[in-house]
Amino acid sequence: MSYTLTTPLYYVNDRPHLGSTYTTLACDAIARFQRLNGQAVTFITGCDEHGLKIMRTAEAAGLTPQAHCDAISARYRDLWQRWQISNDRFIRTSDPRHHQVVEQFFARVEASGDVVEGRQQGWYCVACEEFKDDPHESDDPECAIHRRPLEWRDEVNLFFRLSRYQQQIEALVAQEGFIAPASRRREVQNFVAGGLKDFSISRVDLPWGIPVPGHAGHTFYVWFDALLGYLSALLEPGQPVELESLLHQGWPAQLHVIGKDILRFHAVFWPAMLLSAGLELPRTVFGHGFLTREGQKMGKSLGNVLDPELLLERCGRDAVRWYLLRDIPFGEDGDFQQQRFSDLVNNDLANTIGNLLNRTSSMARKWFDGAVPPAGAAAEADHPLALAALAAAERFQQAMASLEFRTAAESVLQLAIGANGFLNDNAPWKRMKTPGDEVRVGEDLYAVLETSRWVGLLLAPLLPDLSSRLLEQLAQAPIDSSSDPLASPTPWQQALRWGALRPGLALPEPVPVMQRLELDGPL
RNA sequence: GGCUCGGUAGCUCAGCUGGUUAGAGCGUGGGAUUCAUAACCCCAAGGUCGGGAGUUCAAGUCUCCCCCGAGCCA
Repeated sequence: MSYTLTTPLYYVNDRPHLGSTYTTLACDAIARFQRLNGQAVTFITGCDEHGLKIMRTAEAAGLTPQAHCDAISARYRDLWQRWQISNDRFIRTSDPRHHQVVEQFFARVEASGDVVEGRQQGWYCVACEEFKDDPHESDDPECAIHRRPLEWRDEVNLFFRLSRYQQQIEALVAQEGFIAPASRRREVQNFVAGGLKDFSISRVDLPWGIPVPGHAGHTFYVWFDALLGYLSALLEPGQPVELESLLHQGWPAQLHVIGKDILRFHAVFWPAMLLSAGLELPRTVFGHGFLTREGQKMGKSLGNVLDPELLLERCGRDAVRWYLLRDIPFGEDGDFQQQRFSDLVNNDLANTIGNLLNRTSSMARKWFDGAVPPAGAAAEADHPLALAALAAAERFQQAMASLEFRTAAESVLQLAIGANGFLNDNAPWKRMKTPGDEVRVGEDLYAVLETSRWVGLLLAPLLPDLSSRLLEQLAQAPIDSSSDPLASPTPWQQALRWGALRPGLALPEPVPVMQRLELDGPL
């Protein structure tokens, strides 16, 4: 089984921001989840590096475009490493092999008769890298999005005959599950129903781009080239570039995760291009929402941009991942609120989950020779916590499979809350004072330790670090998701068996697995 | 201006095809407890469900209009 998923290829106009970090973290959780369940995952991310905007940004910085792209893409790569993103590929559209892919792809599209010459006149926004086909006459029109002056262009470009795919795209877009979340579908459907128009796929006099074979002076339009990065990324290092072979190594993608603003490119233009080239279509395009900060849009002009590097340094991977995945319904817009961020991290992770293990491990060590107590009746599958754990795991699996991180996170949290309640109800610290109750105390502690193990296991895709630390405190090896993907059940699935925690196992000295977040001053 | 999505307790959100006193978590207040990371557990207050009109025996849940936010297209 093969599961390919992608983040967008981030435009290297500027350093990474929180939005791209959010997308990438979400994809990482999906990738890890799929691997744990035995899928051979190819998790793709990378950078989109061509276009006039990049050229000008580089110029302004006194760099060659290539030098600029090298610098920015290195920052992305480095940042993802520090976040421990488990991407399998990092593709740059300036990669020479990507050029070959684009050429081959274009040849196929051309052979299908889908490339025509056309004259394009109009106002162009460099920031959007798009013609604004607004007919209104104005002396100095500006882009509504970027509020920058538009530039007048009059050029002969190559066009992709999108209009030929009207019916196929209509059918595709109407398909259940192709566009997710479903609430985003109608917008695209209406757009398609309005009639698809051919779009230009080349620019003239734009040296920073991939030359169009057979059309001197033309380079490919950034979007045409960028989307193809998803294909280039699948090439093995050293493998000859041959599109056909990609069909056996990961294409079609199961999932493109993108921000809601670029849904159209992925759900309409991209599939049509693939149809033209005779390649299979991705299964799902998921458009997630945007992040605001304390109710306000983040932006340079407001000076309220949350820097992912700073966030990582000051708060750590687990905290940020938890907050973003646990509190924001994936797909909806979300608001980053610092108070809420630290409240949730401290409550959920430090107090509820971390402290649960800490208090239980302390008791077990104190009263049972520093080891996991005998399981006794707690090993039974109908123990209340066994049932709770199983239910949580089922909910978790289902939620993750449908990209509902919030529900998934909640199911784990509920399990930990239940175990805390169980401890309070049974009060082993009281029972321990009653002679003859030691056996019962051992069973209760075993049940909670075992529940903690499940919590650690379930957390693996969402919070890999915390997961390892939890398991370590239980003398368990961290979950290895890179092992044989074909094993069935996978090590993870095997570990999710009630009673697998071995009594008598020496417990390490308890250390808080999750530090409370004490943020003095705004981030 | 057009299209789409959203506007439910201080905050983040659940509320399926309309039907008893609108739910959860966080935050706040109180209680209990001591195994534990001033942690855990229990209880409580808090909402005329953006506004208005309509359909209906009955609307947060359907229809229309308006206001606010977000995205796309102009």
